[in-house]
Amino acid sequence: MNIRLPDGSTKELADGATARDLAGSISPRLAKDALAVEINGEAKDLSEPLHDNDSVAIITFDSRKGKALFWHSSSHIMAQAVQELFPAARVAIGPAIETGFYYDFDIENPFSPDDLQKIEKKCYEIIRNKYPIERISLSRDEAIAYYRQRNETYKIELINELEGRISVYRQDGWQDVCRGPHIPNTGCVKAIKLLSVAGAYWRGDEKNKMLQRIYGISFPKKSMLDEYLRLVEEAKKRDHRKLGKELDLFSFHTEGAGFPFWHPKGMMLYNTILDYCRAEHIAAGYEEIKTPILLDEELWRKSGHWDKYRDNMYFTEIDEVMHAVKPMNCPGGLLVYNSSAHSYREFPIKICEFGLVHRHEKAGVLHGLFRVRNFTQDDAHIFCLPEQIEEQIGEVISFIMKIYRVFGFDDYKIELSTRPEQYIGSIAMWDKAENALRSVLKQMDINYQLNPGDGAFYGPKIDFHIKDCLKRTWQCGTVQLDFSMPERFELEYTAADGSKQRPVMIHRALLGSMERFIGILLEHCAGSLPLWLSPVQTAVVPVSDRFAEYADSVYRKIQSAGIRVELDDRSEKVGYKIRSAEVRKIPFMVIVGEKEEQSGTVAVRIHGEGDTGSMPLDDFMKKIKTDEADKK
RNA sequence: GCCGGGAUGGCUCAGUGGUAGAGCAGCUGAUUCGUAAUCAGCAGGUCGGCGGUUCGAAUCCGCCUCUCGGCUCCA
Repeated sequence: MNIRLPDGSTKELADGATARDLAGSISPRLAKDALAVEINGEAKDLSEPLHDNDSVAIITFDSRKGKALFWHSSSHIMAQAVQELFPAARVAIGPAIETGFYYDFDIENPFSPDDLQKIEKKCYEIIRNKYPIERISLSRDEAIAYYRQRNETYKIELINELEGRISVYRQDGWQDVCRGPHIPNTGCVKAIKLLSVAGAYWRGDEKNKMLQRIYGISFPKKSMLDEYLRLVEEAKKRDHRKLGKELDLFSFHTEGAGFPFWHPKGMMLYNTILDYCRAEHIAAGYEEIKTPILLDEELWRKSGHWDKYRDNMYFTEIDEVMHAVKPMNCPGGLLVYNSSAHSYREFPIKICEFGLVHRHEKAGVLHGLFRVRNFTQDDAHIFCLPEQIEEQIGEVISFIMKIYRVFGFDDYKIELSTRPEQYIGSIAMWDKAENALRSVLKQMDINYQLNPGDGAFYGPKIDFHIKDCLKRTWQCGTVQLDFSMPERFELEYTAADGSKQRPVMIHRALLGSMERFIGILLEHCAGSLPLWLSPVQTAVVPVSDRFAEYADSVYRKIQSAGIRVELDDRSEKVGYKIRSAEVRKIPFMVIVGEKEEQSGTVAVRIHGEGDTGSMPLDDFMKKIKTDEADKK
């Protein structure tokens, strides 16, 4: 028979040959690396017999599919190990995830780190024995009987949702319900590491029982595990919480969980970003406002926030009237709009506010600057005519992309979120709004992912998600269309014919939360901020105390040029002071000694690069000012 | 909020029932040095908080706070 390969060639094989035979006939290497196959687009086991004219692709660990099935098989190995060591543990589900796998168990006592080690050891035993992994097809009754006998209630629940015959995969007498395919034997896994234990609700539902989840990772080569663990270490070094402490940018305190304290250097960074954003907004035709943090609860009832989000809001009483701490800026912005009469000639009205909002996040979800209880949004509200919607949204999308580029973020994804279950306004309004957003994205030729039901309660939205170094994505920019707030707050304008009409409102943020954005930025650049954002841009380092006077004059000149500079006049060796500036990730150092003093120059050292030679002080300052203006 | 780990000087961490430790940072002195750590000395902690067990608790137990990893949530 003839088999078609992905490169377009064909391979002749004897009748009855399996996918494994095909891999072997191509190369011994492939025979070794093959994990499964794709036959006519369908993933199958290597033992699958082939038929004449089949299109076949061998799946190895190198592909996404290969990794997924490899990790899924690894989760089976781990589950077997767990059940051998803890026979009372019942198995739930154990899928592959983006990197690695997990398996959920229902067990009386949660696993300890010691247990994890024991389980890992058992995994290696299973791996060493190279047990073949076989697919077995059972009738539903057989499958249910098997699991009933073992009291595996979660499996029975899963089987009850499946149709037709049930396939199970068996290794060394242990089996699990699974569609497959799986690796041919447990020996394909050469390295496995169990990473952590965590509680997880059955089927992800808070109302269900909490199970014990073990996360793990595995590879077909030991060296790949070492490399993975090295990367994890690298990522830990980039953790913005660690960097925030090391660079003395911000801190958190018991006295206010989730409320960041900004230190002088952090504030410098914060304000540099804020100043830049403010200038860009003004240049883009926005006007800035500031609205109060505490407002009458009545306002929040009117806006609909109280109904939906009161559990996440803070309240306080003022003169016997309940007030809420603002969780969003829009109601304040609406009051400003309504403080005067508007004409259609004014549109679009673009009002921005760097608004400090407070949200009561649940205790367990706080996470450095990524998830805090108070933060500043680079918020804005655009009031416009219905026919200006698409143009305005397009403008905002371009604005967001421009700003991200300046901060060095090229990796982000865009999502369109539509009407959620809890919503305000009419379905007709929602349809209109969703169509407007779709149309803009199409016009701008933007790839996006659709998130049905994920919109804000007052309107659909387009979100920008930035990817950080741990490959987590964080929602930053957002553009939300809103026909509801204008209705609720009875916004009006006078149309050309003198009639009163209702404007459309667009809510939008570019960076989203300043705090979260700074966290992402820190991880992105591993703490080595570009010159224009660095809290300290230059350190002046005299070679010894003998040059203290010259160093001081250099320091003063640089400082009066408006460059953020520090003088390290400690009686230490140059090497010590250089190291000290390097670990603080200061982008430029100027080293001054006898030569420099005599020639009025400075020796310039660049962070991470080293000595770059001497130049006149004026040239150095000019370079810094140019780089800063270029946002380098 | 739920499950599990953790909390010891400014930072990183050692210390399993018997008088609180190290390195770094800080301070003092010496050194005056050419591109990632000079030497010596000093000072600094109610061992997260409260309660309990014990002759005796950083250590064992309970509750609380914060924190870490997840789950759920994230307008």
